[in-house]
Formats: sequence, C-alpha cells, structure tokens
Amino acid sequence: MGRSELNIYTIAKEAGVSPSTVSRVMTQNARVSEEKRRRVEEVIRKYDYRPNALAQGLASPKTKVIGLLSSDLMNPYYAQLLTECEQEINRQGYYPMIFSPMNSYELEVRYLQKMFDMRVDAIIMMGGKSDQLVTDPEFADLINRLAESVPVITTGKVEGARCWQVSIDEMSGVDLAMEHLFSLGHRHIAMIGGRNHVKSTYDKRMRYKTILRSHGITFRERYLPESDYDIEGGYKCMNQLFDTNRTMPTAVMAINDFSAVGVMRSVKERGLRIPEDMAIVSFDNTFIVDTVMPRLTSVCYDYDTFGKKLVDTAVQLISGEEVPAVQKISTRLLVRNSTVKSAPDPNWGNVRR
Amino acid sequence: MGRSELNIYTIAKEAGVSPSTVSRVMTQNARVSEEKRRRVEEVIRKYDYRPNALAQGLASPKTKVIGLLSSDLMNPYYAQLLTECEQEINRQGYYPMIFSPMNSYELEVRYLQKMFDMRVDAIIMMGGKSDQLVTDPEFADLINRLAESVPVITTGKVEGARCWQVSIDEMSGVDLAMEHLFSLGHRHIAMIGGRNHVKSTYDKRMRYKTILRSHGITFRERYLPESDYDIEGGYKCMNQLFDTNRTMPTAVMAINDFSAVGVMRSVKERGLRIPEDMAIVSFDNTFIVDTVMPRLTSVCYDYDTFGKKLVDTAVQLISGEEVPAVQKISTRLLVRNSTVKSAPDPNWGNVRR
DNA sequence: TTGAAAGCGCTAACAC
DNA sequence: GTGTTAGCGCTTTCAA
Repeated sequence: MGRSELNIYTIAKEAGVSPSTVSRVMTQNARVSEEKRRRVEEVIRKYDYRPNALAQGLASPKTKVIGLLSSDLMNPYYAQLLTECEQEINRQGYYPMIFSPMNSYELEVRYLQKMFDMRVDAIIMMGGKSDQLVTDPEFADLINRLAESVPVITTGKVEGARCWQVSIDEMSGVDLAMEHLFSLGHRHIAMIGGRNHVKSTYDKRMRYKTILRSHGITFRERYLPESDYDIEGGYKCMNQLFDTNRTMPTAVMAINDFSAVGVMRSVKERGLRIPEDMAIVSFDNTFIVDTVMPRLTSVCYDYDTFGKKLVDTAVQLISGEEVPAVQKISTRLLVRNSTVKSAPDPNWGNVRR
Repeated sequence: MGRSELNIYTIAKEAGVSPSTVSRVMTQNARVSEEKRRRVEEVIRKYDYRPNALAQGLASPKTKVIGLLSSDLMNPYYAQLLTECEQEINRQGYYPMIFSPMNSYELEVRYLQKMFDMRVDAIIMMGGKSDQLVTDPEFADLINRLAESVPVITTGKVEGARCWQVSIDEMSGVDLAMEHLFSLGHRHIAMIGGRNHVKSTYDKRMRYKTILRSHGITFRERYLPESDYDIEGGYKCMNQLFDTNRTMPTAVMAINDFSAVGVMRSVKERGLRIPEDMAIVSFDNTFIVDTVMPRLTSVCYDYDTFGKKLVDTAVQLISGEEVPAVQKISTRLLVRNSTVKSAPDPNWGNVRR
C-alpha cells in the first residue's frame, strides 16, 4: 500500500473496524476494547501509518503546535533562548515551529500571519518589532487581530495590544553590573552600544543614569554612546571614546557580548590591559564570553528558566488559565577575568545557564 | 464578524458570490470577472480574511512549505546556513519551517515525522544523523519512507536512501588550507578536533593524510587528535600535544571555528605568539573568526550559494525536475592574521561573505 | 464565467 | 464499546 493512500479508512478496513475506532486508538482519549485496539495498532505498525496533521488540525480545535518568532538566529542570545524554548515545548508535548525574520519587518508580518493560517495554538515572539520602545501602531493592530484567536507572548512588549509579557529584569542586571564595578573601586563607568529605540536598551540606559545619580556621580553623555549590536558597533564607540582625548572611563559595560568584543579589540589595540587598565562587563552571557581572552564578566539570564517561563505561559494560556500580564526574569552576574584578574577560571560550558 | 468565523462561505455570502469564486480569487489561477473579483477583494480586505492553511493543504497537493532540519542552532555554522536557506525559501514564494533537534536522535525522528504529517513539500536536512559517515540503517529506512512522498535533501549523505545531496567539497577546503600553510614554509602541520564518525571530518582527515603523503611528509598519529566540536575540544587536544613534550607542529588546522578558539587559548596560555610561533587555520568562517585576536584564517563556503543551491534543489524536485544526486559546494580561503601577521585587516562583516 | 457538489483525512456527537 | 455521520475550510471537477 503506497504511503499516499494511507488513512483511517484504509487502516480501518484492514483491521476490520470502523474509521472512528482507528481515530479513537490514535487519540487515546476514548475506550476501545483490548481486542480491537490490538488489531488496529498492528495494522498501524505494519504500514507505519501516521495521521495527517492538516486534517487533524482542521477537525479539532488544537494543532499542538507553538509558533516561535525569533528575530535573528545569528545572534547567540536568540539562538540559545530559542533552543531552550524548543526543548520545553517538546517536554510539554507540543511541537515547536520556528520562524526567523532576520530583522525584516516584512518577513515578521508574513510569518505571524502564516502562523495564524496554520492555526498554531500559541505564538511566542522574541525580539523584532515587539522589542521597540515605542510600538508601531500598525504592528499593535496586527497583534490584536491575532490575539483574538491565539494567545501571543513576547519577550518585549506591544503597547495597546493584548499580549503577555515575559521579559528580563533589565534594571536588576544593570544594578548587578554596576555594584560589581563600584565594589572594585570604579567610578568612571561607561555604557556602550545599543539603540535607544530598543526597549531593553532604553531600560538599561535609564537605570544606568539613575544609579550614577544616586551615587553622586556626574553623568557624561559621551560615556553613553549608541551603536548597532555588533562587534563593529562596540569597536567604533570605544575608539571614539579614546579619540576624544578626555578623561577615560576605567570600566565599560557593553550592551551585549558582541559589542563587548569590539570594546576589547579597541582596548587591546591601544596596548591597554584588561582588566587592569579597563574593566569590561557585558550583557547576555552567550558563548561569546568564552571565545575571548580574558573571558568576559557578564550579566546572565538563566536561559532555561526564561524559555520555560515563556512556554509555560503559552501552555497555560492555551488551556485557558489566568496568567499575569507581565512576568520578569531575574538576572545574575558571572564574574570572570575581564573585571577581576584573579577570578576563578570558570568551568567550560558554564555559559549555557 | 469574529475572526474565527471567517471563511470562504462568509466572505462569499457578503460579496454575493459563490464560495468557489472566492477560492478562485484567492488562488489567482482561474479567471473571474473584473466585477466579482473587485467585490470579493473588497470583502477580504474589509475583514482581513486569510485562508486556513490547514484546509488548503488538505484540499490541494501542495502546502508551499519547505521543512528545514538543522541539528544545532547554537552553532553559528548552522545558524548561518539556516538563515540563508530561509531567505531563499521566501524569495521562491515558499514558507520555511524550522526544526532544530539539538543533536537528539529522538527529536530528529520526531521532527522528520512531524514534517511529513504536516505535508511539507520538501525536507532539507543539515547535520545530525545524515552527517554520519556510516548511515544508521534504521535512519535510512525512515528517510526512504519519507522519500516516497516528499523529496529529501541533505548536506551530508544517507547511504541506501533516495536522498539528494548538496555538500561541501571538503577535500578542496583541506587543499586550500594546506597549500596556504606550505607556502608559508610549514611542514609540521596538525589537524585538530572532530570525530571520525562524522562524514565531513572523516573526509578532511583522509585528505590531510593524502596530501602529507604526496608531499613526502611523515604522518604522525598525534598530529590528528579527535575531540568534540567545541572550544574545550580544541583546547584539550592542543594541551595534550604540548604535554607530550615531543616535536610540536608549527601550524594547526582546527576542525571548526570553535575548536580553533580552544587551540588559540592553549597556545596563548603558553606565552606563544600567533602566528609567529603557531599558525592557525579554521574551517567554517563563522563570525567567531572575528571575535578572537588575531582573527582567524578560515576556509569559507559562500553560505548564500550553499543555501540557494539547497533550496533550488528542493524547489526543482518539487516541480518534478531532474536534479543530480550529488552537488558540491566549492570552498575559498580567507587569509587573516592567525597565519599571516601582516594580512590586510579585512572589512568588518566580511564574515557573511 | 460561475455555482453546485464531491472530496481531502480527521474528530466528535450521536445513536445503537 | 462501536459504527454512522456531519462537519472542519478549502480546491477542483463538472455542468450550466
């Protein structure tokens, strides 16, 4: 029997039962006599029959698929978070369906619509449009339309849309980083890279200013330069800082691991030592922190907890439970040699969580 | 009208036409009078109607979805290749559906079956089981069953299965790397990391031996150590090489960028200089080559060409065209400071070709 | 050009 | 327990 003509009818006929009995055996949620169950299972195994997921999805209200929208696979931050979500989705008996619009708004919309078209049971968005400080109203509209029929969860926020939020407690991350630097005696601290229109960056920058103020330290605009989230961004910012020939910071917080790498390069090219002449902290704690020398002290998020909470939220919403509109992921600080020369050499692989 | 009760019937009623006319307007491949088309389109726009992809897939033989199975999102090699495939799939008017089994055979099988269940039009596999030198017969069986109804393409190979192959010309990559090192005067060259049971690694190792022989250089077993494909793997291998206290190579080829980072760490910890005391070449040319100092000379694959060829192959097979069973992706060498101290500082971002 | 109607393969309500 | 049957929302003959 050709794979293509396998369906509950052919299986039913061969097993000498009705199609619904086959369905009952497949879905497990109805009682079937031991005898028939055995016969059906045998035929199923014989032909390696698998039910058509499209037909299942059409006939029943759930597809058991959770859609994942991750703005940039090439960024290990997203790659890791995505990976954790994927694991958890499987653990919960769902299927993950990943889309990565690579920072293209057009693709992001296209994918969101496709997820709706495919009747995924929930949508989890990380990064992209939902990371904007000010939500694009057109985007909020789209989300609201989707939200009528499927729960939407984001790691950012979508103003004016019915959308659950599970996001990093950026403030606490900045607190940890700065307390650490203060405790090492640093007073001149820069925060380098990122864009103000990105919510997570905006939050970090605000907190940075607040903390400076509360410590009676004058805020300097040039200690807070903007750039893209890549190596080049951090590199250029740091070079500019050096080139102004004015008081240099003694420590730098880089907006993510990539920009930290750029900062390190700039510092090293000037023959300065890390951490003696310049201490560096990064955010995200991706595997990048392990590729550089010295290794980077970094603010860390317990990606598995993060992913689990995202997926838990999705699953709870699917089953109609109440979930708080906003949940926060706490941060930790992993101290390595980019701030403390004698920091214990951490185990390999401690990067993953 | 609630989003949930939108379908061709409700649209048809409101537009005063039959459901089939709505369908004709949606699919575009049948003639409809200008008048009715306009009316239907108006209603569609009014309600933001989108056809149910499950029903479409059930009723027609194509879903316009191409399934992508990528063994490890956390590896930038896969992340990049995946990204290129995704772009190309969109360009060709299909939808990508990504699954990443994270090196779990169980998940790999689960995902492959799910893709079949969802009636994807083609499956592209990168890494995982299809990268094994010796194909697991059980896996070949699975692929053969799938291949009855959907074209399967891999970057590896699946022995004994009807599966198209688009893979890197590993030999030429090794050729380029070794010629480069020879031209710099190196004769003692090690190849570090990777596992023999992985086809791409096996091919590289074979070629390595062949080239040594053809140059009259004695092959030393300890110059060809195995390890995992991570930083730690390269690090341990290189440490062992140092610890034997015997003739050291003057150059190392690392099986991928991660292991190259480990090699660099080991070399630097011994106070040796790169490239003066130890030249290093890596394979893959991911963004990792840019995070380290000095930057890594690396064998490169034109990921966009690679992705495009994978997707082209899929699309051609979908439309029933003939495609060669094996296609090869050529390699290039990007020379940076890990082998040539004075190599021109390449532009940022040249990593993504 | 258009509409009616028969599937596509499955689930679930209903009757036995 | 089990079979019959009516959808789920779409595409695609087939007639008109």
